[in-house]
Amino acid sequence: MPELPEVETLVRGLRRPLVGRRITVVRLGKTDFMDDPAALQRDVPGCRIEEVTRHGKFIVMRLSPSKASSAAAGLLVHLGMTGHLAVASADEPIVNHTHAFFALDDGRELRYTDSRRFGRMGIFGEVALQKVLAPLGHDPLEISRRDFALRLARRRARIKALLLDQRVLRGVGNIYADESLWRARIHPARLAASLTAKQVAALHVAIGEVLKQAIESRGSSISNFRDAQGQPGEYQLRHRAYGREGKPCFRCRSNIRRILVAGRSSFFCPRCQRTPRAPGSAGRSAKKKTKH
DNA sequence: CGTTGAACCTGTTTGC
DNA sequence: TGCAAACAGGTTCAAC
Repeated sequence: MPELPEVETLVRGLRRPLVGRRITVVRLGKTDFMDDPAALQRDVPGCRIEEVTRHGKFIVMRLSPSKASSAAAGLLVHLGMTGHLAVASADEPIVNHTHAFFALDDGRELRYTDSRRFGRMGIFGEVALQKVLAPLGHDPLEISRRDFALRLARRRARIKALLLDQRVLRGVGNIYADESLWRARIHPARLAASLTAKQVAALHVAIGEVLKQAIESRGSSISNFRDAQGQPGEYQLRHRAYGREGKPCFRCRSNIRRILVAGRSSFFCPRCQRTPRAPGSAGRSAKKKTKH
């Protein structure tokens, strides 16, 4: 569920109940997806939550040190595929697969739920925090057209693979990659270096618009994404490509198709998003580079 | 550099 | 109806 718009929606909803609160007790369930569960239990109690922000698909909770010696700087949470955070009264029933409880000084508690445990959670000092976040690429909502073009220039990977690569752009996942490519009328398997300047510009605009609209709709709820208040998002109602295999394209009525690109289901319109040259065919047609 | 497939773990949907 | 296979919004790693 969680790509940039879903994480942003969750973060916005968590700020009010969390910022300024002090964490009093940490209780953990299964910990095999956590970086250092012992440190979490040891260093987090006593800290106050100063800030809740999003960095790509990561949620960063800045903590004030509980003691002078504490190196705790930030609680990092990645939702993986099925992670979720919610603030609940301590007496609310505990939903299945809840693996972390952070009791707050107002009697409520922050709970982390994740059935598949593909998520990630850990308490990090400043240096360790940067080590995790620094490799990530630009925020897709802030990158300039020029920088975007530079990130794609001369890359021979498929455009979809690059959009999903968090070192290139941070926050785009499978849904929004497909939606953006549909908008820009670019086939997911096109090699990035083969895109025209016009196409790169169109894709840059498409990504920004799709993500902004998705945030306005409070994300996509395909099966189970919920915001901090437990409400589903509505952007799934506006999907134009993702999940629409066999259904008519909103522009040309051709049937949306599904193929595998970069190992992921990729939905596109075979008419609006033209198939690239078969791998190896065109570039090699002028073969015989015997002469130079 | 790039691609592919598998792995991590559980739940849900699809197909026979 | 029942059971097995396929599939799922993410990331990482080995092998080629």
